Amino acid sequence: MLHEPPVASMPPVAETAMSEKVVTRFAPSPTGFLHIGGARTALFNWLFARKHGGVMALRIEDTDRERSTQAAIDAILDGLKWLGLAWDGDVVHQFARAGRHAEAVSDLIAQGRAYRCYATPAELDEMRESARREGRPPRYDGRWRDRDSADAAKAEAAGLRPVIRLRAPQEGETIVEDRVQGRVVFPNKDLDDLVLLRSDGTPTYMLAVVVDDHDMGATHVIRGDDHLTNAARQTHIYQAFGWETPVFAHIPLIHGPDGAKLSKRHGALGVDAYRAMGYLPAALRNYLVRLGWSQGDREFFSTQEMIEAFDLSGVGRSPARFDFAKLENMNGHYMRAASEADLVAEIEGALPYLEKADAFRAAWSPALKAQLTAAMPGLKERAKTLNELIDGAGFLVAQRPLAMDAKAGEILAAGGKAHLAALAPRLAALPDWSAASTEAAVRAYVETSGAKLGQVAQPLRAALTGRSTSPGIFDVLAVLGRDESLGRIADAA
RNA sequence: GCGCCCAUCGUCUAGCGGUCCAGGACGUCGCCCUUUCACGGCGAAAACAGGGGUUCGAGUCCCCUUGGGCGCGCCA
Repeated sequence: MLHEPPVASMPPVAETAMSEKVVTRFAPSPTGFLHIGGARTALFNWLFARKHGGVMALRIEDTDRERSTQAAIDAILDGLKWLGLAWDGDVVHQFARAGRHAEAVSDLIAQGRAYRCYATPAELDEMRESARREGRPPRYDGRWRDRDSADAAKAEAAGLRPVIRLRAPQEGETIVEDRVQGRVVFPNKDLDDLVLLRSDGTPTYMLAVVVDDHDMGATHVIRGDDHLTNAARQTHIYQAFGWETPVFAHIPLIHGPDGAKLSKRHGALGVDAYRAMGYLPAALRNYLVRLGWSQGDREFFSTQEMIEAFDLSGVGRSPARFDFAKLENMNGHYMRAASEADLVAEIEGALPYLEKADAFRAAWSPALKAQLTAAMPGLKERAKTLNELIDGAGFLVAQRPLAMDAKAGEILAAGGKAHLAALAPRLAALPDWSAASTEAAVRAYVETSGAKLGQVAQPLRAALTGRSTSPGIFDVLAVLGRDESLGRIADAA
């Protein structure tokens, strides 16, 4: 997929005609997990590519050897897969292309569009320091921009290894035509001669991004708006190479609930955390797409509808805050709309990751799955996440004698036991055991005893589930079966 | 400090000069349904940051202020 153009004569870029195939790319740096902002960026790229019949490439920006880890790469890949955002083609590892990056730069040097700079880190610090002191923007002052070779030789002799800097335009302005931000103008005097190659010869991010996006044929660069200024700098690099820039679309960042930058304390968890919390990928996608993008009042989109509806013009320019309450609500909608079988399958798939699912992991079996499926209609109405679902289904795997929570204990203590004792023989005498037959028996008892239904149903619930809340009690009776139900009632009575 | 971006209910947003005394969703509150809790139904409170313009008319266009955010690395 990556072609390696000859270094000497850079081939002219294919014209980005309207008919050209759309190529988007998601380019995370593997210095951490895939956080929620990155996930949304990936989603937008994926949706855009799918909508236009194009492809989304995945590139790992691992040119920072110090901070890149394989664990992070695995987490990113895993996160994308879980979210259902499949990339096209092979994963591109940026560092593997360092040779190509360096070659491209030597071409720029030959053309006088880049130059060697021997300024030391200490000099650079001093430069920034004095600039700050004098109230000037902290920028490279271009001191090696036009030095003669004698100075360079002297520096070489002193053992200094140069970085390669871009000879950027110093006057005029650079315009980024952004599909989300509109036309953004940057005065060139505010953009300095950025480093292309480090003194050890490795490429910087700025250079690598441009060369890779070009070589990969990226037609659309959709990324967080923290890169907006970078787009101007990268435009300079594109110009130096004589390449056409891709279409830029800088989407606003996602903020935490307090409006501040998303931090780990807020919602900047890895997507694996959302899986552990029991969210459905489809629900997370739906929530994420509505964060910063909208199409009128519409809230719910199936994946296919999302692909059809998505467009860059619907992306807003103001940052959005992450709101767990809404995500939860949306997840609840997805769960209630899902079939019983699908939900059991979702649980099964998420079982290794779900919090507090130990009892289910241990007891998982075809029989339990059958029980879960049977109980699911009543369960899914009451849960907003898979974890809540598991929690609500806890009575299925609870061992006799059941532990009673505080409220359940109170219900039993406040006269509940007497009702259970009176009810037990009536239930035991039932010829067949079903929700309907147990309900009839309970209602008959209520009739004769003069109690309210709730006065009997609640103790039953406590005895059968150990809690004060559960799905409809007759469904619980049916799912648990005669022996287990009678046993639990006897335990509690 | 300099540059850039942003600003409608608590939150996500609709609104692309008049049909907006601003609509939807989440959340909140109330009522109904009801064996619990949910779900569901009905209803309520809740916003155009402030100030100048432009215009017959501004949430919608322009400017300023204020408040957020991002960037200014031999990080990405």
